[in-house]
Formats: sequence, C-alpha cells, structure tokens
Amino acid sequence: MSKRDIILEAALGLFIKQGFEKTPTSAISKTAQVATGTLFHHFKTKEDLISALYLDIKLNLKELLITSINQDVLSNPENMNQAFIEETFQSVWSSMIAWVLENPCKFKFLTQFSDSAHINSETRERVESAFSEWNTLFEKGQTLGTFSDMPVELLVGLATNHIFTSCEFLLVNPDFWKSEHFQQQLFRSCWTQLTSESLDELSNTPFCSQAKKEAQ
Amino acid sequence: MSKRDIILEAALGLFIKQGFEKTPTSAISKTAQVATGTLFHHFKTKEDLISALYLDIKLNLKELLITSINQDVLSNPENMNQAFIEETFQSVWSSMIAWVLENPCKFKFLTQFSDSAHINSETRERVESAFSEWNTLFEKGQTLGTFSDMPVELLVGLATNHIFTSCEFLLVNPDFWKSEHFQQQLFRSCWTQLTSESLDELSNTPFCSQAKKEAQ
DNA sequence: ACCAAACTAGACTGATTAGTCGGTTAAGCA
DNA sequence: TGCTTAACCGACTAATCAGTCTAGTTTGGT
Repeated sequence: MSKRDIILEAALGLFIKQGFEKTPTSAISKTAQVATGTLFHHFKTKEDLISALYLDIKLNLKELLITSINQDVLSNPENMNQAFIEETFQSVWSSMIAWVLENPCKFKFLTQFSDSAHINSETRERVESAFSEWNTLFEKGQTLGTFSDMPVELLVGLATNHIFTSCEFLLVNPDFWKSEHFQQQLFRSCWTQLTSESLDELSNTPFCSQAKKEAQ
Repeated sequence: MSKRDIILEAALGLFIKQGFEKTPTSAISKTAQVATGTLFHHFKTKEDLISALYLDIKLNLKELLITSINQDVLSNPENMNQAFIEETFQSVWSSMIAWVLENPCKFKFLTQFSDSAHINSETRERVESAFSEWNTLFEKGQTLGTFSDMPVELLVGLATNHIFTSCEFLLVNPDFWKSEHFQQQLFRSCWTQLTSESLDELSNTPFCSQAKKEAQ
C-alpha cells in the first residue's frame, strides 16, 4: 500500500468523524504516520486531497458498476429488451448496496461531502463522465418504454437516491438485508418509482396487464 | 427584522455560496452590517449560529407541513381512511415542493448542511421531535394497509428523499413544474415506491384491483 | 558503482480568524 | 427622571494551521 493510499485512508477516517475543517493536515499526517512534507508532496493543497479522495471513491464505485452492467448489452442495443434492462438494473442495484455495506466509511464520506464546496469542478466533471454508462442504461430503458418518460437525469437521480436512502437505513439495521422478502420489497419500491405512469395510463403497465390477464 | 434575523440571512447566503469554514464570522457581520460583537452577542459561537440557522429553516418547513396535514384526521384515527391518507400525503408533497421553489437558498442549505458535523445534537433532537407528525402519517397509513410493510423510518426516508431529489431537478428545470401531466407523474412515482408490494402480492394492490375490475 | 529523481522528514512562519473585552447606546419600567 | 438590563460596537489577541524550506534518504536505471 503506497503512502499516498495510506494518507487517503487516514484522511477518510478523520474527515467523516470530525469533518474537513476540524481535521488539521497535521492530524492526517500523524494518523498516516508520515510527515507533513510527505502529505504536501502527494497533494498540492488540503483541498486537492479531499478532491482526490472523492475521485478515488467514486471511481471505485464506478468500477463496480461497470462490471455489473453487461457490456455486450450496452454496446449492442439490438440485443437489449425489457427483461435485460430490469436484470441489469437489479444487478447494479444489489452490487451498489453490497458495496456500501462493505465500505461504510466511503459511503459516509459521499453522503457528507458530495455536496461540499471543497471538491473542485474538474474532479466533478471527471466523475460525471465516468458515470456515463449509468445514464446510458436509463436512456435505453426509456427508449424501450420500460421507464416512464420523465427526463433521464431525473430518473437517474431518483434511482441513485433511492439506493442511498436504502443504504442509510441498512447501515443502521443491517439485519434486514438478510431477509429475501425485504430485498424483493425494497427493489420493487425502487423499480416501480421509475416505471410508474400517471393513473390514467396505469392499466397499460406490465403488472396490471398481468393482473388483467389473471382476472380474465 | 431583528438584527438576529439579518445575521442569519447573511450567514445563509454566504454559507451556501462559500461553505461554512470559508466564511469568516467577519464576512457575516460585514454583510449583515453589524459589528462582530453583535454577532457573538446573539450566538455564542460560530457553530451555534449554524445550528440556529438549521433549526430556523427546519421549523419553518415543519410549520408548513403542519398546516398541510389535516389535524382532525391525525387526532381522530377513526376518521382516517386510505383516501384521506393519499390526499393528505399529496397535499404535504406539493406544499413541500412549492416551499423549495420559493426558498431555494434554504433548500440548498439543507442539502449542504443536513449531514454536517457542525450542527449539534441538541438541535438535531429538537428537529427530530418537531417532525413527529410526519412519522405519524406514515404509521397510520401503514396500519390501514396503504403503505407497504417496510419499517416506517425507511418509508419516511424514501418519501423525503424522493421529494428532495425532485426539487433538485426542478430548481434546474423549473418549467417542468408547470406541466400538470408531469406533476401527476412525479407524484405517482413518489407514491408507488411507498405502496408497492413484492411481485407475488402485486395483484392485490388497489391499482391492479382496479385494472382487474376494468378487465372484467 | 554512480547518479538523478522520487520521496521523506519535521521545524518553522505568515496569515487568518474565532472569540473577548471594555465601553456606549437604547429600551423598558417604576 | 433615574435605574436596570439588554443590545450593540469594533479594536484587539491568542491560537491555530496550511503550506514552505532545507536537508536527508531511498530507489531504479545504466
């Protein structure tokens, strides 16, 4: 593990416990067992450090996301159908939650600092572009009529936030994740918010069509 | 407008633009056109100031919420039925969004500082208890079987976050709020995530029951 | 074996800033 | 009118801390 990584890890722990400005660089270098000079050798400023940390964590999450999305499907749109979309989405959904449960500190960092003014815009742009596949999934899903016709950026936001809210709950109540029924229910909750149409169109949704069939 | 309020308003503007630690108390007092001493007369420390600001904004939001919830319904559970729940929830839903669109700065403050370590725990507790009616609504709704049987705290979190995510989108794209169709769709999205059951129970939900009836 | 570049070290400093203090003004009240 | 208390003022200070500097050590390529 490089010194750089050790510093980032120390900073992560201190930042989520004490906040950014209540954590002097001296505390970081002390925890990481390196000298101040070393810290500033790797990161030009303290703000560069937090930006780097943010980038690191986001890219880590993105890597996971990429492996969950079936690449063939994304690159060959003709292979894509509604079932694939849901399957892929569920796969990403569960790996994101699993990642949070395994990396609670990184998650806490994201909840606390994603909106922070310390992270420079260049970093934000790099993160944005790294998550383009996530957006693509929604665009395809919308073209196929799986998702409702709200703006894609809104769909993405709703999905991401649903997952994050679920994670916040699961970190406090980890036992719920053991229940298969609960997992189903939680996924259903996330999924339906993206697919639901307004009331007058509801009778055309897959589920209700199914209900109709059953009723016939 | 009292000096106290002027100081809070100045702090709000500076905090959301520059962040907490990048805003010296001197800048706040200068913007508010008061002396440093005055600032520290009203707020013992800089952190007390941000806590007070947080409390102010949250109570402002809570007041709105209270007026949206039909008090008779809450205090007389026997008057409550599923239609009332949905009606009440929709009323709160739309007034919260309207509040955000009218108070973008306060909203931005909440997104940036709700998770901040600067806000003391006493304040958090007071806010928590102030929002008890919000929780009550969900508890009643769950007892009646309107909402799915996930833990109430999770339902509350999902609802709140859905609204906040919607607001974030609407602040960037205010024109969407003018569309009645979009409003319907957005509310449906929020509502279904709370009511959806797992797949095997879906045919018993109100909508699908309705679909069944129509199909018969 | 040699050299340069990458890296480590920690004492030091210049700038910043939260909060104090001693004093003035205004408000409420008898 | 005089008395008390709260609001207000702004120069000042004690302390902190980001980032520098100089000197030393390790690494890897040739």
